[in-house]
Order: sequence, then structure tokens, then C-alpha cells
Amino acid sequence: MTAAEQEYIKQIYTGIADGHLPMQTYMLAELVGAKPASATDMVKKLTLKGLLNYRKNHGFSLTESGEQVALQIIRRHRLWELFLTENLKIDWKQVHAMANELQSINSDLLVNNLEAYLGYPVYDPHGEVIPDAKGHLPQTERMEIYDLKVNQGATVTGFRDSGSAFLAYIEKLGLLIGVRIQVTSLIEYNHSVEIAISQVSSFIITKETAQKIYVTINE
Amino acid sequence: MTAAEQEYIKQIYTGIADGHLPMQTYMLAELVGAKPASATDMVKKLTLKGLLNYRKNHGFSLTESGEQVALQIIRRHRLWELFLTENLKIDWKQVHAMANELQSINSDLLVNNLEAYLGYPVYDPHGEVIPDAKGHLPQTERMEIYDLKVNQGATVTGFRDSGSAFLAYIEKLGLLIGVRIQVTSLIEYNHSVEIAISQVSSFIITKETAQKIYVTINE
DNA sequence: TTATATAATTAGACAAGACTAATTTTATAA
DNA sequence: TTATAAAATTAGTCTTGTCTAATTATATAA
Repeated sequence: MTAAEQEYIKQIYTGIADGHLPMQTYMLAELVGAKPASATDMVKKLTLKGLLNYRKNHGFSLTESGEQVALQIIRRHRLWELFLTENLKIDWKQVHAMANELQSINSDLLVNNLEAYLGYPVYDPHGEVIPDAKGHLPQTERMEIYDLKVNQGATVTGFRDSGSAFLAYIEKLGLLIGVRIQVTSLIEYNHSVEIAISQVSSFIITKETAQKIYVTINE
Repeated sequence: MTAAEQEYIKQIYTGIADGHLPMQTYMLAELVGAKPASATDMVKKLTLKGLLNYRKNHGFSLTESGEQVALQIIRRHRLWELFLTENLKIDWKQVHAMANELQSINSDLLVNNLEAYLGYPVYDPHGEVIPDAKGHLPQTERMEIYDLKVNQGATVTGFRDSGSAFLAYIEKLGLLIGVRIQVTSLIEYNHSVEIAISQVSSFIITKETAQKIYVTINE
């Protein structure tokens, strides 16, 4: 598989995981940074390879084997992201782009040894779970900040958006992985959420942001 | 620069370093694993970019800036090779192909942090010197086994050929980096060389092989 | 039900990098 | 000096992945 095909498959997987089922052409094009016409071409090609279910003009989804392929690419991407931050000390906001190039190196030996070297990690630096060599995702029960009730306390465990602008905003707010937060109020008007970081700060985030931050409820 | 352009530039550099000056089309084609017609196309393109000196039908060499580019690619290649063997414990005979993919990721941040992580190494796993961030090569005085005189003792410090078949042969003979050898006789007939590994073994290698193994004379 | 905005697709073009087949150059040997 | 083998180049084709512009489908609102 070419690097481009792999990137498309990966974006289809994450798009669907974010609730866009079936996936649509214009959305895929946006995710990979191309025009819809290019996405249509690639969707046709991936369909011929048996990786997508595609109904012309009605979107597409991954087949069983397409999903397995996607999980392998995501595995590589997340392992490299972790290596870049943990070992090479590269800023977590910058590793996504580099990992996008590294993910295309499709060698089981390389990836499995990298995984062992990193100590069989479960989470990447953005809090996303890393599929194992068989494509199995570790189960974690977590929700979005947006799902929390007022006064409910939780711990930040990950983010749905790996773009550097979003991550810079998160960093500025101090909402890093492991930080404990509490919802202090819900704004009825536009569904924004006010949250507090224990004794440190308190601020309002939009609904969209609250849906992009994963948390686990404190015991 | 595309990955293909980078691979061509790297091969031109190493070809010239092995004494092929000027470099010729058929040789470059062989080094990159393509047909001569493809090499001609690429040579024209690289010439337009100011990286090669090219006289039609008379070969080519690197310009000043072409050499700087080549050293950066070689730097990346060798740093990755070292990472793959040292850290990921991948067999040294297999790392060349993987490093060929990794070398195309052209990020100073990535490469410089990788270099720091590896502890600013001087040699890659095949004994080749690693250029620094400015493209300077550490000076080492070393020669080929073929240059040694009878009874002269020396230590293996590297290899000119990174192909897995050659490296497997080297491994079989026990001529790994750091091993002390002695030339026991020179075969006049075909310029083969008989060498001994102290008390361990003794065998004959061809002239070609003797020219591919670097040694440093023992003090 | 019809008009319309949005999304999707098609057709055709282009750049990169590779190939084959044919031709031209160069160097060498007779 | 001429014939010839080896090397290099050219011309034309193919695949991948992208694009623009034009056309067609779909869903929604009047």
C-alpha cells in the first residue's frame, strides 16, 4: 500500500470513530487536505481493493479488512508519536506531522521492536489508545467533558484533535493529561461548559472543545 | 526534495567516494536499482536544480551544494541505522533498507534530537562515519585490508558495502567491527589475501572483498 | 412538487518517476 | 581509419496522486 492510500484509510477510520458514519467525500477530502475530486478517486481505488463499502453518492465505510489495515496504520502512527515525545523530547504539538511520515513504513519487525522498546505502551501522548500487533484496541471507559454533570470531578485522559493549534490551546488552558477538573456550571445559552482546575483556575470552553477532551470520572 | 531525488543524490555521493569520478549513468542506475534511462532523467532534473555538474555523455559529479545536500541525507541514513541496531535491536544486515525509508524525513528538529538521543555518535553500525549537523565528516585515518602488508596487524573498523548478502558473509567469517586480524599471505595469482583472526581462524578473501573492509593499523 | 444549495462525480490535464524500444555517442580494436 | 561494442540518450508510455471545470445527484425549503 502506498503512503497516500494509508493516510486515507487512517482518516476514514478516525472520521468514523468520531461519529461520521457513513463517511462522506467532502469530509474525507478535508481530513486528508485534498479536494473532493481526489477523495472520490481514492475511494474508488480503495473500494476495488476490498477495503471500503461504497455506494456512489451515499458515502462509504470500512470493510472488515479495511478496518484491520486502519488499525495497523494507527498503531504505527501512535507508537511513533510516543517515541518522538518520550524519547526524542519533541514537543507534543509537533509530533503529529512527523508521525504521519513515519507511519507509512510498513514493517512488522520495525513496529513490533519499537513497541517493545517503548515498553508496550497503552496510550500515545495525546491520550489515544494504541492497538496491539493483532489490531486489538485496549478497552478504556472514558467520556467527553461535555458528558459530565455539574460538580462532577474527572481527570483528563486524552484529546480527539491532534492539530497543533488545538493542542497549543489545551496547553495554554493547562488541561494536560492527568489534570483533575470539575464542571462548575453549564451555560444554557450556547452549551458552553465552565470548568475548574482545583484551586488553580477556572474558565469556560465551548461545546465543541468540551467534546474533544476525554476524561475519566474520579472514583 | 522528493525521496527519490534524495536517494539518487546519496548514491552519487557514495559512488564518487568509492572512487568513481566522474559518476556514470549506468553505475548510478545500478546503485539506485533502476534502468539507465531513468537515471538520465533524474540527472537532468538534479542538474537543473544546481546539485550536479553534468556533461552530456560524459558523466557527472556533485556541485558544492549537491555535496552538502548529500551529507545531510547520509547523516540521516546513518543515524537511523544506528538507532535501529542499537536501540531497537534489529539485525545490522536488515537496517539498511529501513534506513532508506527513514532518511527521507527531512526535519532538522527530528534528526538533531535523534543524534542527541544517540549520544552524538561518530560511527554507524557498519563503521561509516556520521556527518554532523553542519555536514562535516569526522576525520579518521583508515585503510582497506587490501592495502595491508604481510604480517601487518590491524583492527576491523568498517565496511564499504551495506548490502545484506555482503554483511552476512562478513558475519560468517567473523570479521566484525573491533576484531583484530593479521595478513598472513598475499596470493600473487589473483591478488586474494589470506588473513587470520588471532588463534581463531584463517581464510582467504578475494581482492574485491579485501577492498571493502576498512581497518586501522594496530599501534 | 418544484427550485435550489450542497455534495459528489466525471472528464481531462499535469508532475513525478519509472519503464521499453529505438537511436546516437563514445571509445576501442582491427 | 573504420567497425563495433558499450554506454547514454531520446521518445513515448504507464501509474499514482493531484488538480480544475463541468456536470449530475441528493436533500431541503418554499
